[in-house]
Amino acid sequence: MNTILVDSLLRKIDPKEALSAKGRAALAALPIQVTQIEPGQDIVRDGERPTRSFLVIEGFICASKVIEEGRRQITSIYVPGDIPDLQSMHIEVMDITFSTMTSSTIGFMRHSALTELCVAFPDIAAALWRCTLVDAAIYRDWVINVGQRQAYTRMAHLFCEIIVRLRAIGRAKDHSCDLPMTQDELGQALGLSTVHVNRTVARLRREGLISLTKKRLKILDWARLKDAGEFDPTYLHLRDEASALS
Amino acid sequence: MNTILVDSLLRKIDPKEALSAKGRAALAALPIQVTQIEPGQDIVRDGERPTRSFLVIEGFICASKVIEEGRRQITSIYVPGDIPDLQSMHIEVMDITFSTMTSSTIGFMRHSALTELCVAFPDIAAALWRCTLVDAAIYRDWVINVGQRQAYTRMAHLFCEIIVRLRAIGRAKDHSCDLPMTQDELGQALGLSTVHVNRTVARLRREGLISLTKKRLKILDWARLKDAGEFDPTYLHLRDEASALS
DNA sequence: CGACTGCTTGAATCCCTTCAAAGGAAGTGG
DNA sequence: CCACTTCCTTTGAAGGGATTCAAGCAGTCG
Repeated sequence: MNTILVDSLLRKIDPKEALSAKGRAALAALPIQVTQIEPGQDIVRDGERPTRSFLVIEGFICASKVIEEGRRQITSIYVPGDIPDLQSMHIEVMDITFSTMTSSTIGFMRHSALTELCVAFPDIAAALWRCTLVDAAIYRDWVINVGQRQAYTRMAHLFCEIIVRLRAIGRAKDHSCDLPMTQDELGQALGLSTVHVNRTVARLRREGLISLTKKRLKILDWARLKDAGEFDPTYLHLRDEASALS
Repeated sequence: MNTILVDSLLRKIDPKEALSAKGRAALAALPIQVTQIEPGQDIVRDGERPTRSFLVIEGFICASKVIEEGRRQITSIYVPGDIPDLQSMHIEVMDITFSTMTSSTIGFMRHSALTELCVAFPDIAAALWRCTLVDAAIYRDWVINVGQRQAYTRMAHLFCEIIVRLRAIGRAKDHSCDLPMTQDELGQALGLSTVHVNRTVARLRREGLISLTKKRLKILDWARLKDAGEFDPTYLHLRDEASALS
């Protein structure tokens, strides 16, 4: 049951620094409280002081923050295998809210248990640390995306990131994947108005780069999309290039 | 000599989880290769695979990435006491470039030495990990800043962050601090054109919120600047509120 | 004192937002 | 099974914040 944690960590770290057998066993034995959460619910809120972190077992999660009256920025998206708020292990107060975008299965892990694991197994600590560093790299990339690129490029870039990350966890086939976001949410992630999201999606469709219907994203021309989005997957720090699209 | 590392770590972590005496001694004994670097030089470049991380002893450092032909986004700024590329301990390839903004004193630390420290002293590992998590929180905030706010608010927010962070390390007096960035660089950090940076600085000056001359930032009306920048310092996760401005 | 770099200002243009409204898809209840 | 609601998508039009182009100005350095 618990192998998803082991698997997702292994998938994320380099083979050469793979976990020891003992560490792997300890990880698998970690108590996880599995919960089903409805779409659109907050898992942990800005300002709270959680005593647990959570693993995404199923579903799409986003981190966001509300700015004065209504405006909201989504700072990142998490998919199965991710541990979005590992930061709360070491940072007391949440500065962001994690919410479900779809019906999700979440596994809560007590900080105390995680800390014990990290003390006993430095390689587990390193693996978890690495996860948070990759998250940080993704944040940085979002700063660049939102700060420098125009709507068309920006959106293409986001779509590239999503398909590559989903492919890395085996959730994309035939260049298509789930994308359970409304255009409003896309706008919140991209720093664009809903109206402009609509027009930009329309343009990507019209130019034959993607199709996007019923929360399903299909890449019709990967080479051109990658080009349009100025996408270089380095920042995702994926373990193997096998997950890279051709 | 080496106490700056100990001091800056202690300043950044909670007193309650303060380092053990042994850990502190080990930290102080860590070999650091101190180097002086000219302004505008790259310290580590996008694509490289460094074997050392570095501590900022003196000067201003920025992380940035160049997008197609000329356009550049600065994703964050680092000041004395920061360890900007701790990420390279666990992530092989750099996805960003670190450069000096001023003449700087940098202390290089070998990854191998740092890793040994982390294995031997889990509390040091935790402290360093925490540093990277705070960095990530700052990145997130920049996503929000660049994604949601308009130029005026965005710039006010950045100035708030800078003065608070500098105050936290004792480098701001009388509500004023160094700000060794050209308007061009401010634009690269804020995702704005130089021209618009100029107009926006002018407006902040005109309205009596700040003065900015000769690379020196002075806050003339903290309450209004904070307000204008929608600034809430939570995300900086500073240890004590003593460093907060009144 | 030129050359350079950074700051300032004006004017035209454009990308994107806001406002407004209509069309579609999905679910609920009578 | 069809009205009815609700949420999401789509399209039009007007306005604004920011960019780009361009040029003048100021401080600095060899």
